Amino acid sequence: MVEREMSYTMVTDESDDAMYSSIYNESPSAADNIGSGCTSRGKGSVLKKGPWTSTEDGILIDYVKRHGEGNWNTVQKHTSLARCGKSCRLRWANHLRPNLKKGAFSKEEEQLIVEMHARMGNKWAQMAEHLPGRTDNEIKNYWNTRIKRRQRAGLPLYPPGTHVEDLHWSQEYHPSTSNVTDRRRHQDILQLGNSKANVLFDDLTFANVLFEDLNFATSLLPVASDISDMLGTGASSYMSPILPSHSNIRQAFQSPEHFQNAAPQKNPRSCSISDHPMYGNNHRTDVMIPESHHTFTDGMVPTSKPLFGAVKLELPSFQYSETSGFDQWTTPSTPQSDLLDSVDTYIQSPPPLEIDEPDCFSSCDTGLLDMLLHEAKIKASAKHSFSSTTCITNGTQNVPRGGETHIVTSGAVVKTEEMDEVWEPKRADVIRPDVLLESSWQDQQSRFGIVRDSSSLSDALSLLLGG
DNA sequence: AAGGGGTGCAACCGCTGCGGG
DNA sequence: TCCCGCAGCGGTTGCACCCCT
Repeated sequence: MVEREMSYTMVTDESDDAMYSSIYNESPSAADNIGSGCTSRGKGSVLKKGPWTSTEDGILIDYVKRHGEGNWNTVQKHTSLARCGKSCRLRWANHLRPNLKKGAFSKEEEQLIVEMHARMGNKWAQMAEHLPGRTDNEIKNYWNTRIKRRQRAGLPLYPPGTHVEDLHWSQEYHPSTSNVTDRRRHQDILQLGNSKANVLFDDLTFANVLFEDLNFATSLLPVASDISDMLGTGASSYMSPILPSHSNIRQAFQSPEHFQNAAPQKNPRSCSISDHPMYGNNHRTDVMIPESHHTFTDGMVPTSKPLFGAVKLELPSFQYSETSGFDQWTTPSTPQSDLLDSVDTYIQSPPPLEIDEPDCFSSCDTGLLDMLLHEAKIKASAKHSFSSTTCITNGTQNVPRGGETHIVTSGAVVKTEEMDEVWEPKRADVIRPDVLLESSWQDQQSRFGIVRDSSSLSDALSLLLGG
């Protein structure tokens, strides 16, 4: 112990000796935290690990004032701070840099995090860019805590009615409802065969997966496998972001059969991002995260993979990037607005036919926890009224529907083979992504044109809607 | 009051990408 | 082209605090 502390004092700095002389005496745990994480350089000192002391903070702040950020490995050289560059950078970024916002996340921040996570997955650093004063570490911790909470509560990862601004399906494939030509163009695109689709989507890696080969069953296996993994592990939330929202789906969810015991209220699952103070009104998005489904109750999230629906896309040049998109959200009247608005006209999802009630955010207004509690209540009451029939086979999700098997791949429903099994629409089917997609698309005049068997789709839809 | 479990946060670790030599 | 160092990112861990029994 003493030797270790002595080794610290051997680290000298021509300008900061006086200031630093007390560092290591100040930290009783320092000696216990001498570690191997960062390799020491230069002065033969042993790098310290563990909690930072105020004196160390002062040293680092002073260093940054003098030399600016960056060159973190030189901190150890220019000061007596026995911390590796990594540690310094982290300490500065997470605790010392100016304008850091401390304390609990606000409701707006919470909501934004949810939306962003639905959109981009575990891209904490990117999220942090859109939350001024917040660090990626903070956001990550918050999210992990939230996951645990929701897991315990048996709730899906995303609150009910979360509207995601521009998940790739809505962003890339949803035409503007106000532009029939564009709509048709999207339909044409999605109905295209292999070659044209490749040309049109050649910048979209995910679309490439979808259309690179019309032998979907083969080319989409990895994707489908992911889906089945998600479903198999109950990771419903992973599916959620890919789902185009539609009022019909919402209505189906809220049929008395499903929520007969739920407390009466207006569309309790509708939370629109457009209501978010940080979003512009132009950014109503209609990608709804379906609320909890008991077949996908758990909020388990593979840690290292982004959400399926948040697959990072290589956006075409005419589209704004993720960053710019969020800039747009947070600063709706930026100079880019005009451009972005015009882009929106092309890429934004159609506005909901059923407008969210003004108080749709009411449940959100009380914070996420309240939302979760509310959702748990509803879920508890509705849980017994439906059953699961999800069929997962060999890495692909084969959805028996009207005697056909459809491989569901993030929105593309591909008929592959005949099946004898008769599909009965149960609740679990209703909330299945494929069904949701189909119902949504069909209702919107097949504008997306992916589903190829419209007759069976109609049947399913009519059953779905109780027809 | 004590202890055991849960929770949240800070920090570390390992990997990856990038740029310079 | 390869290697090396650096910065950054995301996942994981450790620990202090809190709450409940």
